[in-house]
Amino acid sequence: MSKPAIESKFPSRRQEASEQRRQAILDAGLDVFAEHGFAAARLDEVAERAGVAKGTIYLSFKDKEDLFEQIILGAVKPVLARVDQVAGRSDLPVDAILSGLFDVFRTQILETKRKEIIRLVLTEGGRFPRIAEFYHREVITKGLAIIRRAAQRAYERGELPSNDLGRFPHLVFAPLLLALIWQGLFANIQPLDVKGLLAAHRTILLGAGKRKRDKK
Amino acid sequence: MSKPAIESKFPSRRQEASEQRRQAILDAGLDVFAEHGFAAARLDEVAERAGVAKGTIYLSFKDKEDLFEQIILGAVKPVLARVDQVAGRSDLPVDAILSGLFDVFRTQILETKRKEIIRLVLTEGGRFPRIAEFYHREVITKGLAIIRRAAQRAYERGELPSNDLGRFPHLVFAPLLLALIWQGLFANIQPLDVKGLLAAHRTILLGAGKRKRDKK
Amino acid sequence: MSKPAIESKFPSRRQEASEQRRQAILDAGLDVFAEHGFAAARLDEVAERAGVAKGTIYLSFKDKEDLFEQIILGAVKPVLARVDQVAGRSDLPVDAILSGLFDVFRTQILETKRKEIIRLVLTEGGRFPRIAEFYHREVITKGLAIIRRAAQRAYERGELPSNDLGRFPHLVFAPLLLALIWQGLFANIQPLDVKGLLAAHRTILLGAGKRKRDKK
Amino acid sequence: MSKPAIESKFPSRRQEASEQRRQAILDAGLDVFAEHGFAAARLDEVAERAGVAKGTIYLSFKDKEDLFEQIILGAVKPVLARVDQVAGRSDLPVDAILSGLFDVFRTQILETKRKEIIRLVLTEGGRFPRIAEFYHREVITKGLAIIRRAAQRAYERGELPSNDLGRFPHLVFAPLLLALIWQGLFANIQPLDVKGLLAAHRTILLGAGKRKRDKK
DNA sequence: CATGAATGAGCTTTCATTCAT
DNA sequence: CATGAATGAAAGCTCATTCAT
Repeated sequence: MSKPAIESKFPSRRQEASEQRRQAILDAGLDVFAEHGFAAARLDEVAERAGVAKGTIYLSFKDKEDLFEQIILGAVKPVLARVDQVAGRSDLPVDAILSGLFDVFRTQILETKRKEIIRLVLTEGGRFPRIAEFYHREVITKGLAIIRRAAQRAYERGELPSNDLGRFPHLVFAPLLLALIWQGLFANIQPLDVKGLLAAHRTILLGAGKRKRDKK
Repeated sequence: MSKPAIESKFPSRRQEASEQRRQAILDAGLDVFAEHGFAAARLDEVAERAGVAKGTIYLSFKDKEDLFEQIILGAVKPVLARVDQVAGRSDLPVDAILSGLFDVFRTQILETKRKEIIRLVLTEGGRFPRIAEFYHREVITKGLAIIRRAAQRAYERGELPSNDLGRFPHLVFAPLLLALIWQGLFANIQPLDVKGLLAAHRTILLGAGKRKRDKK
Repeated sequence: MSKPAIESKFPSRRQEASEQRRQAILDAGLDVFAEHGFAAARLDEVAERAGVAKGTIYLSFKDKEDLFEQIILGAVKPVLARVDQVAGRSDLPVDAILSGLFDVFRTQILETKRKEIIRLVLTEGGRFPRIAEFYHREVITKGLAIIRRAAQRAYERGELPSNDLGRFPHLVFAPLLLALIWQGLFANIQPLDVKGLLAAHRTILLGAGKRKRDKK
Repeated sequence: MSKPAIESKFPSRRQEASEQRRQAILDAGLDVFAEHGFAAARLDEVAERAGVAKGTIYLSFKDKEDLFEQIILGAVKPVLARVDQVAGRSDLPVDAILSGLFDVFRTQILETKRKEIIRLVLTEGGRFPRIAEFYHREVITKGLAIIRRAAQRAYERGELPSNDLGRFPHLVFAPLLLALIWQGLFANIQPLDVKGLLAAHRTILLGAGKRKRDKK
């Protein structure tokens, strides 16, 4: 697996085609792994959906496990970019940060194929320490740090009633996780109003309920 | 044929042993399924850990899938009993209810083998509609209803700053779910202070931070 | 297997019951072996149909093969008796002998469960040399000898146009065999008029068509 | 996937080898099924005798049953061709037709591996309705029709003493069946003079015995 | 004796991986 | 490079046989 070291700026048509194949395999692989889980996924199906021969998979990936890890690890990069980007603008009010974060999560993850990546991390991560570690290091830690900083600043500014979020930024993400899992398990039985859920979550986090009650 | 004949109140030693074997298989099965997931779990290993022959499994269970479902569905019953029990005492203050709920979850689930059951529901439920449905109907719905009722009453009593929890009782459970998943994926990398997390969660839900804000 | 040597003239109720069990197993076994063939027959099914426990089979029979052989060999005895009986009256005219033989075959074998025995000899005999040998020695040889003697005498008396049947008494039985097999394979597709077939066969064997030819 | 693209008239070496493997499996399968019967035949043995790996069987055949049916059904085609060919020349005298038929049967079936096919139809056809139906439709019906027509014409020409064969052409085949079965069961105990048997059969069918007797 | 739960060898089938073309 | 036929280890499941009760 892994690509050749030397890469001319003008990749030959051959290299291009090869890279396209690799991508097709990664895409098809995500679908198949998401649908069946790691163990029950068949490389035959991956190859078929990618439009390549089964053997071709082994030109880019050492084995099934390698393919799986590449899919997960590779798919995280774009997410990272976005996370870092959000982190930079952490001088906004918490309310705006949360609002932005939740919107991004909803529209960019929950309503796209990307949610499968996270789902796979959740369902298979236990059996793939490398994936769990990578995910923790590159996504979780960074994400928590951003929230932590924002929460602390907000607390100091009086935007937040307590510093609980500074200590447990996890709490910000918990409902996102719940939404993701709910949609995976119970979407057909009882769909979840994710937007409403996250709005309520924001209200609660901000301790904003008081005003509403006072209105009464 | 057969000889139902006398079925004494005192099960024969034979029946007892048989029931013990069945239990051993269920126990071993939970371990193995939790460790490898449904597809990658080997019945050979289940049999070995249960101390029985492979064929013995098929005396009590139709096939691998049946064993899996029996493990999950069977394990839910005790949880249900507890849930129903808690439901009865919903006249307590929310604070107490939450406190009790979180303690039960932590000590009775998160710190026992039972957490594996839930983990399996999360990771395999997508591929086992029967399990997802059962779990939704018997656990999720009931659990949410209990919280919803309690939250509404609390809101009316002025114990809660808003009725967001009445509309989205899910939010109460989200951090529990997060804790469960965290422990499964990142326990070795960075343990989570679950007790602290849940305490903070409670504080936030109750809008208890307001005093601090009032200080200003 | 095999029964106890000492057998009081007044068998105890216990022995009686035991013998009944043995018979039930033999009967059920015939059904099951006829239905599925030796290899695909399950002793579980035999036990169930016989109304006994699986282990009980092993009290009377060494193993599956032994049970099978006992069924076949045992079932032949009554047939033998009848064959020997017919053999005695070989002074009848061929016509009568054939007529009797065919009727017996049709009513006593083809239209009863006994046909399954022969069918099993045909289908499994190749794999059970003991059965083939026994059957050849006790049934085939005797049957052929009877016909051979009768044919020869008939030929000498001028009842038969040639001594071909004396040399190949098999030819007398061939259509019986065909009928048996036909009914086993094609009964549902196109039933065979066995009676008509055997009547035509008799006519041909006796060279009885000649009159018609003479007419011309 | 797939690449039908260019399919030259000259099959690649690869395709050739593949077809050879398929044939080897069919051949080995016939041997093994003939030897043990369907249920007791082991695909391991088929693979070994065919000189391929076990999995290779599944490239050409869906499962054991499919392999079995392909062997039987496939082997019938050449026989059919021959049967149809004989049917065309039905203007020959019955004597010649019978003579030809019996010779073909003896040399092309009874003395070759082909006899195993028929044997398998007899022994397993009861459990494989598809095979029984196919065989009845493609072989039995056609074979009977040929004989029936020939017999009728012969009867009208005065070559046959009666029209019994026109009504029951089965009688022509019965001794062939008997010979086949005899060889399968008793060949080692008492070989059968098939040539003599069939000659005698022909004599009887033609009612030709008379002349012989008159000679005396 | 009779039972039937328990056993485990054995068989079919699948599928990740290899390699000749 | 790409292919996909071939491989064979591995896994689920069955069922003849045993043996404690």
